[in-house]
Amino acid sequence: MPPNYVRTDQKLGKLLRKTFFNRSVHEVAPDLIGTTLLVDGVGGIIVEVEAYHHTEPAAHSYRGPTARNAVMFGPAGFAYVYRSYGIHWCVNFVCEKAGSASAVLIRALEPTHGIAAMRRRRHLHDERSLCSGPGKLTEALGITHAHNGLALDAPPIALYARSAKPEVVAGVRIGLTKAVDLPWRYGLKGSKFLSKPFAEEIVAQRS
DNA sequence: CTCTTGATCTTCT
DNA sequence: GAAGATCAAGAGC
Repeated sequence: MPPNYVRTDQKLGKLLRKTFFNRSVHEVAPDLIGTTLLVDGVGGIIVEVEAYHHTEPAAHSYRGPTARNAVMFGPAGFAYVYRSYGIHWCVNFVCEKAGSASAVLIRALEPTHGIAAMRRRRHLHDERSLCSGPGKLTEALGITHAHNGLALDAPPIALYARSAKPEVVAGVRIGLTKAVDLPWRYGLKGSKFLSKPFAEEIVAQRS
């Protein structure tokens, strides 16, 4: 049994299997809010995601397969990791049947496991900033190109079901210049660990 | 608090 | 040659 994989932490639910992802990306994306993602035992609760589908121009798969996006065109339940702006890594979970080329970008986590390791990797102390963005959370969890194509239900990756259905809010996706009006960003309502607040929650923001 | 900019890899024009 | 599913630091208010 690999170290850090099976844990006795009572907060963790059942491991999600690949079949969880074998349905519409628009069902999977909000259902990921509240699940727990760990890589080698380090990670936290997913609080923000975005859905991408090959039929809209903001998706990497829109113009067909390339060396970079090949994993997106494969079966559901695998990690698609790409280089962002030449510097960062971003991780997606591939959904739907092979060839659909749809995926969910993981944008923010609430840190719960291995916080000391995350602080070392991020050179930061503030918990709210450890995983509050797609490039931040990959650095905190140690995700790189080496994780591209890995299964989501086998070490070093583990994804745990949520215990209760959370309140999920939606909005437009962040940082795009194409398909900017599609409301395919989902977040945990009221979370302090988002990359940016949702419009519905502006009144809830504090100092 | 907001706005601007540099860093620097992959893909596309 | 330009743009991009980003981030952090610095300037200005």
